[in-house]
Amino acid sequence: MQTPKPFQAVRGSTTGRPIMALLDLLGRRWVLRIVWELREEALGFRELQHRCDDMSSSVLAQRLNDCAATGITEQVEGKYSLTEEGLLLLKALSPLNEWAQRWAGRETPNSAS
Amino acid sequence: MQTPKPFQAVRGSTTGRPIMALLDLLGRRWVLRIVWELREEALGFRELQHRCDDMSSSVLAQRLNDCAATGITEQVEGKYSLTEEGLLLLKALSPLNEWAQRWAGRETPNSAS
DNA sequence: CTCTTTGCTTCTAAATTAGAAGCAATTATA
DNA sequence: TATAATTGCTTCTAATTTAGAAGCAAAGAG
Repeated sequence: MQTPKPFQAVRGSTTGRPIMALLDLLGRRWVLRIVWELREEALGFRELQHRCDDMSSSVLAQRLNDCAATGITEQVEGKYSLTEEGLLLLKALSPLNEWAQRWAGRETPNSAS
Repeated sequence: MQTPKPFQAVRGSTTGRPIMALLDLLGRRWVLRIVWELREEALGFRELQHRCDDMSSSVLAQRLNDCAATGITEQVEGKYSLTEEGLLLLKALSPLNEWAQRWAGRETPNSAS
């Protein structure tokens, strides 16, 4: 599977608009989660895999390639971490967390029987 | 495929943290795109499909179910549109668009031969 | 009334993701 | 220093998702 890049056609869009490339990348399973799990500290492969509920190692390897190719993660002393770019993406993602909290607030955990 | 909800286990996470449910939902192909395409106006099924580069109708139907079940889209007079909740999600997503622009700015469209 | 268009559903093929297994290269541990 | 983990992947196969074609009932247009 090809890694999406701005100004190129991506899965589901031939226009090359950067947002489309991003939507393609983020729409791949685990990408959002990986960025999220790297939010506080750099992690090794196996540790990262663990934090992502033991996701499949084959897919993790692929996703780390995608993320590296698009410049949002990098390896520092063997560990995976967010790049400057990746940190900015994380920041751009933070309103999502707030949204999720509010969204969750619509009903309490055990409101339904 | 089950629709993710806060306070429930979702694909890839058993903790029930709302953000996980959201990451699961948004990590499904086309969900981000659908929200994006509904940003300005309500659209009918076939029109929406068109805006999403003629994505598969079977998948569109599934995704619209997911989105409706989580309360981010609804049907108004036959057309699909974002709910209040969905509009807030869209707003939460907007930093992503800015990020994508910047990200794209790293290299100009035809900088590579 | 016909003729389109629309909103899906169903079915099969293609692509993606999951999961087990394994292995070479570190990194403990004894 | 010899031995036993642990780590960072890769490869292979099975399961799940997504794609795409086909079609059909209902609504709208002419």
